[in-house]
Order: sequence, then structure tokens, then C-alpha cells
Amino acid sequence: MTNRSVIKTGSRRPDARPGEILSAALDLFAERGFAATRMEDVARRAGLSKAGVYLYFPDKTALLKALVNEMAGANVAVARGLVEQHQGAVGPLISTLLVFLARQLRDTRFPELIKVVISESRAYPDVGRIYLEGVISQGLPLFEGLICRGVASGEFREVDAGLAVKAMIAPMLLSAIWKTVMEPLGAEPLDIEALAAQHAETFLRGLAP
Amino acid sequence: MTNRSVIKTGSRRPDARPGEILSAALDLFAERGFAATRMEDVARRAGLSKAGVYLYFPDKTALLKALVNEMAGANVAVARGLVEQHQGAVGPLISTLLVFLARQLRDTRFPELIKVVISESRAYPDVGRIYLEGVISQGLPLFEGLICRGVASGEFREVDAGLAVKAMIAPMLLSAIWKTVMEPLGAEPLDIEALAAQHAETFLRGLAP
Amino acid sequence: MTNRSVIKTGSRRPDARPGEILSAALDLFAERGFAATRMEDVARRAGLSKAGVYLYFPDKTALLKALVNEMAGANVAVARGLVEQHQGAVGPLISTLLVFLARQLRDTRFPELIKVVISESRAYPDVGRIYLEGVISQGLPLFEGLICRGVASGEFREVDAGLAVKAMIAPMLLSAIWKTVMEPLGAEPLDIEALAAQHAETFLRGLAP
Amino acid sequence: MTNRSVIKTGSRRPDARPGEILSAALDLFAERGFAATRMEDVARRAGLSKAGVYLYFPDKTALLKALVNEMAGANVAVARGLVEQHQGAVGPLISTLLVFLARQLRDTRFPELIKVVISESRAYPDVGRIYLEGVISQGLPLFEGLICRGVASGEFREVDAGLAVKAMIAPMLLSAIWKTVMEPLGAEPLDIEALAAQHAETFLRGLAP
DNA sequence: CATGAATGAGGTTTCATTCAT
DNA sequence: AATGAATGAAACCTCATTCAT
Repeated sequence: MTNRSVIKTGSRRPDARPGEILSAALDLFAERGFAATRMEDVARRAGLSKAGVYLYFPDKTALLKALVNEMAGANVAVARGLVEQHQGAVGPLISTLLVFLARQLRDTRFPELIKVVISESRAYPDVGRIYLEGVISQGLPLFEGLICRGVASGEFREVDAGLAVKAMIAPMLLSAIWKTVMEPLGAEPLDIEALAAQHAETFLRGLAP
Repeated sequence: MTNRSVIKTGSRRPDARPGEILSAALDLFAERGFAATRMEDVARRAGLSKAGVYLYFPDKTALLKALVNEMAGANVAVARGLVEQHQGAVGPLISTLLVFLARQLRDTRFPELIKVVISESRAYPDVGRIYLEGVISQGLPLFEGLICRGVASGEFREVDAGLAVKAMIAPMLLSAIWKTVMEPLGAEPLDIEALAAQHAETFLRGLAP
Repeated sequence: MTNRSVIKTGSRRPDARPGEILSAALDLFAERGFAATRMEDVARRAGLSKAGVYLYFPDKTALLKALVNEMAGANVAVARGLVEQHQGAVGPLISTLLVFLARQLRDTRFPELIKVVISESRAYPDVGRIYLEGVISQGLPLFEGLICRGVASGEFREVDAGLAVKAMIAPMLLSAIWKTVMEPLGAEPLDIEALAAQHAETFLRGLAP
Repeated sequence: MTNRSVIKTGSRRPDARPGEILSAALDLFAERGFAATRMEDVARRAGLSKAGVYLYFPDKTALLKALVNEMAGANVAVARGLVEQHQGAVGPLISTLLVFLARQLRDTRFPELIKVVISESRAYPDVGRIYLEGVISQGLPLFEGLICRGVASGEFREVDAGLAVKAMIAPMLLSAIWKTVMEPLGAEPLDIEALAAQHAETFLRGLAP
């Protein structure tokens, strides 16, 4: 649906090539999974010959790594920005963050990427590691800090921040899985933003002292 | 149930063969993923020749389907039992259910199976469908009924039960992913039961009117 | 010319398969060189499918290694036998050995194998090492011992045994190269046995005190 | 009329380009072998783009042919010079020639070239033919003439000159192979000049009537 | 029931070579 | 003269799957 691949032009601007290839790759990884995507398909969808892809990426996994790097970095950066600029009670910020994430999940191919990472991480640990280091190790402490802040200020009751963060994030993960795994099987679509909103409400109420 | 590979001899009881094969398969699927598991490996671990596996299962995916069927069914059945036997306030039951699930995730290879289903569902929709129909379509309404009961009785505030169920379950999914994807990459282990307990507390508080 | 490959039967005796494959491989390596020989060609000439070869040899290089091992071992063993059984003056033994080698070069595919080893040793050092350890490191000391014996007994004048051995063997190497490299280009055939005989005569005369 | 204006960048002397390329090529052929040397490597080492090489040489084999031509010609020319200027007994001349060759083998990349010719001759018969015609067909008769002279003058006993020449040259071939094949595998270095000297001595003694 | 032997169908990757600029 | 970009053709190797015994 959210297909942004470029099929048409022979790409006058060589600088655009890597991006075109990555876009094609993500399309296909999301559609068929990493293993089932042949380099030739990526190439053709990027308007290139099979060998051409190898001019820009040494490996099939390099495509995946680049995708994870790229998308992961962007999201964490935004979240970090929101957190650092924020002042006052953390509850509203948590709501904002969850809704922001929900929109990302709804509007980008972040869910597909998460799914691919989950799927391929064992076979290609590098991919998992990039995600772990680029997203998990960046994002969780960020949110953990928020919980701690809330606890310290008396806004939240005493909870284990590490666990709380996971409970806070979990519905976003579930949304990604639902969208990429269950919906293609015929499950009814999930309103991710609504889930995020209701979850934020419940979660914050649940943390109230 | 949690049988971890039988190595010994030619297995006196022919009836045990399918189970041995499935056990071997789950071991390997969990360890290396579905795609990276060769039928020959399954066979060898089950103490059988490669061709022997085909006497019991027509297909590689048949192994996966059988595994999903088996384990999914079991868990849902227990949950259904708990729910149906229960009377009175639903809050404690939800706690009980979450902790039960947490223990299942901790003590069985349910997480691995979930991971495999997520990974292979696109390539083998049958597998996904079995899970969807055997677990999701069974479990979610079950829990949804609980939420509705709570709302109806005034125990919970007014919420969208469908969304609430997902928020309720999400940390369990996250736990499965964490255990099977992040921990092998070096992430610190997650205390699933503690997560479930704290989440239950927060979730129920959050639903209080 | 001395083509011994087996094309016909489907090979009732499975034990014969490795040998058949090796024979086919040597035919082709000798004919086209190692790099230009495709596994599929080997397979077809051995009356097997491409994948079938991999049941017996893990690698293309494994074919080469096996060939070197096999043939090298045989020749050294014979030479060693001759040397160990011999008594008396070493001159006649050296003549015998050279003529024996000449006949091997003339009648077997030893020359082709030497040529392949020379050609592929850099790309596949294992192959070279097998030859070095199986032939060179076995054969040279054997012959060196002979020279030393002759020097000690006064049959030969004082010479550097290590160098003498190389001079003694060199025409055999040249013969192998001539046969496999020059003759296919149209060079006139070399009478290896005659070369060996004349060389033995000259060499022994040259070593006389 | 003067020629077109000369483009400045790159090598100052356009005439030097082919030589630079050949030098780079020989370096790499010697180091990794012909097949394993990529045109891109040659280009880079010559300070050129991949396509640039094709401005000077139509083919990968053209590089090899040019190298063989160049080096072969040079050596034969020197040898021919020595032979033609010589008068008197041929024994000393043969010593001189062998030592000259030994030094060439020790100090130039002649050995590598011989090795490459041996290796690639089957796949690229042109290369072999150049060597056959430029070196073998020139050099052998030259030396054969010497032997014949010696026999005619009574300096040598009656021998088959064709065979004698091969025996005379063989240690030089062995040296080349030893240096390029065995030494990289860890075999102990060979003192080529010493081998040539001792061989000359033995060979000439062996030819004495 | 069980297996050893065999295969067909692919997919990734590598390069020599070409061409528009 | 020179090159960056692109490609087509190959070849190795892997496995799920089948079948005669």
C-alpha cells in the first residue's frame, strides 16, 4: 500500500541510486521477507541489473543493515529531541511519545523493518546488533529516564523503571507485529493510534501514586 | 511436553516417533530458525534418517504446523479453563492469567514458537493461519470477554475492550521477542514473571474507574 | 589419449563412486585445467548429477586434494620400497629410479597432476601443501640419502646432496611440463624414458670421483 | 603539423602507460596468479581506471602475451649474443649460460612468468604458443648447437643433443617452479646460483668422453 | 518401517568487458 | 585520453524431496 519504490526512470542522478535500491529492498523484504527476496528482484525493482546492486552494497545483508541503521536512527533522534526539550510533568510527554510512535508505525515501514529484524536476527546477528544498539540501547534508557523522573517527582508511584518501560512500549511492538503478520493473514486491522492513546491513558493512570 | 530431543536408540514405541521428530524440530527451529534448519538435522537429532521424517510428515512446514497446533492448543485450553471456572471480580483473574502466561514463556519454548511463526508466516501463510485461528482468534475474545465483564460490573472504567486486550497481552509478546531475539544478541535477561506482575498491577490500576 | 573415464554404467557398486568421480575429475583437470572444469562436467562424466558429487566430496578442491594424495602416495611408496630393498652401489639404483619415474610419467596421469598442482597451488595452498608434504618432503630426502650414501662410500665425489637431488630429478619435472604444456601446443613429443636413461648416464658419470 | 594537444592529467608520458600497466600486471600475476588477478587490480596498481587498461590492451590475455613476449625475447637475445660471440671450448660457455640463467631466475620475475605460462597455457593457447615460439623454439636449438659443437669437436662424448639440452636446462625450470610454487608453501629456499654451478660441473663432467 | 543414494531447482556472488560522457 | 556506471554470463554450492531396495 505504502509503496514508494521508484520503477520508472533510469536515474539520472547517481547519488540517488543507493536510496532507490534500499527503497526497493525494503518493499520486497516487507512483502516477502528477507530470505525470499532475491537480489535480482531488488535490482529489477530498482531499475538496475543484478550486478549493479553490488556496486553499491557488498552483500544482501548490507541492504538490511543499511535499512535498519537508517530508519532506526531517525526515530530515536526524534524521540530524543522530544524528551530533551520537554519540561514539567512527564505524563503528557509519554502520551506524546506513544502517539508519535504509533503514527510512525502507521505511516512508515517501520513495522516491516521490525519484523524483518526479528526474523533475520538469528541468521544475521549483525542485523540484530545494529537494531539492539541503534534502537533498543538508545530508546529504552531514554524512556527509562522519564519513568524515573516521574517517580522521583512523585508523579508516579514506585515502580521498576526497566520493567515499566517495557510495558509502556509493548503495545507498539504488538502493533508492528499485528500489522505485518496478522493483518496479511486476514486479521482485522488494528487502529494503532487509538491503541496508543488508550494505552497511554491506562498506563499513566496505572502509574499514578 | 518440554521434551528436549531424544537421542538414544531406534525408539521401541513407534507411536513416539512423531513426537520425537517434533521435539527435535522445535529444538532446531528455536536454535537456528526455520529456514536454517535442514530436514537432515531434524532427522539426525530425532535419531532417524532424512527420508524417515517424510514417513511421518509430508513437508517441512508440516512440522511447523504441527508444533504450532500442539502448543497453541494447550495454552489456550488452560486459559479457557481458568476463565470459565472463575467467578467474582475479574481483576485477580487477569493477574493470574498474566502470571500463568509469563511462566509459560519462561519455562517452555512457546517464545521460540511465536518467533518462528512471526518469521515464517509470510512465506507459509498456513502456519500463520493456524496460529491466528488457534491462538489469536481463541485467546483474544476470551480475554476480551473478561474486560467486558469488568466494565459491565463497574470494576473497570469504560474502555475499548479490543484495544485493552492488546495492551494487556503486549508485554507477553514483548517478552517472547526479547527472550528469543534480544537476549541471544547479548541484551540483559528479562524477568518475565516480574514484568507480568508489575504490568498486571499497573494495568488493573489503570482500568480502575 | 590415456582416457580412462567411465561413462556408461549407472554404477551398481556405490563403493566405486568416489573412484569414478576422481577419475572423471582427473580427466577434466588434465584436459582443461582445474579452474575451467565445472563441477557439472565432472558429475556428468562420472554419470552423476551435479549435486551427487557433493555427496562424496565436499568441495571442488577436495577432488584435487584426493587426487594428489592418492597418486602421490603411491609413487613415493614404490620409490621408498626400491630404495629400502637395495644394497650395494647406489648408481644402478638411481638409474632404476629415474627410469621408473620416467615410465610413471609416460604411462600415468602423474604429469597432468603435477601441472595442476603447480597451477593451483597459489589459489589453493592446501593442495600445494599436500603435494609438498606427500611428495617433496618424502621423496627428496629419500634420494638425498642415496647421494649421501654414494658420497660416503666413495662412489661419488663430494657434492652438495640437496642440490644434486634437484639436478637429478629436474629432467623428470621438465618431462612432465613438456608433456602437459608444450606438446599440446604442438611441440614435438619427448621420449621421456630416453631422456631419463641418458640423463642417468650423464648424471652418474658427472658424479664419479 | 603537430599532434593534438595532450591532456595533462595522469601520467606525464603517455608512452609510459603500457609499461606501467604491464609492470602492475606482472606484479599481480606473480603474486596471485593470472586467474585471481582482476583487471581492476591491475588498473588500480597502474594508477588507472579499470576501463583505462582497455585503451592499451584489448584483453586480459593481451597483458600476459605482452609480458611473455617482452621478457622471453630479452633473455633469448642475451643468450644468443653470448653464444654467437663465443669461441673455443663450449664447456665454459655452458657454465656461463647456466649461471646467467640462474641469475635471471633469481633477480627477475622470469620464474613467475614461467609459472603463469605453465598454468594458463591450456586455457589460453596463444600465450603458450608465444612462449613456445619465443623461448623454447629459439633457445633449445641454440643450446643444442652448443652440444653438437662439443660432440663434434670431441669435447663431449656422443649423446643425443636434444635430450642433453633438456637435461641441461631442467634444473633451471625446477628452480623456477621451486621458487614460485614450493617456497610460498614454506619449502626452504633454493640457492639457484649454487644449483646452476654444481649442475654445470656435474653435467659437463658427465659429458666428458 | 527405514534408508542410502540421488537429483532438480535455485540464489548469491564475481568479473571481464562495454559505453556514454 | 579517461572514467564511472553498468551488465551478462557463469559457477559453486545447498536442500527439500523422491525412490528403489
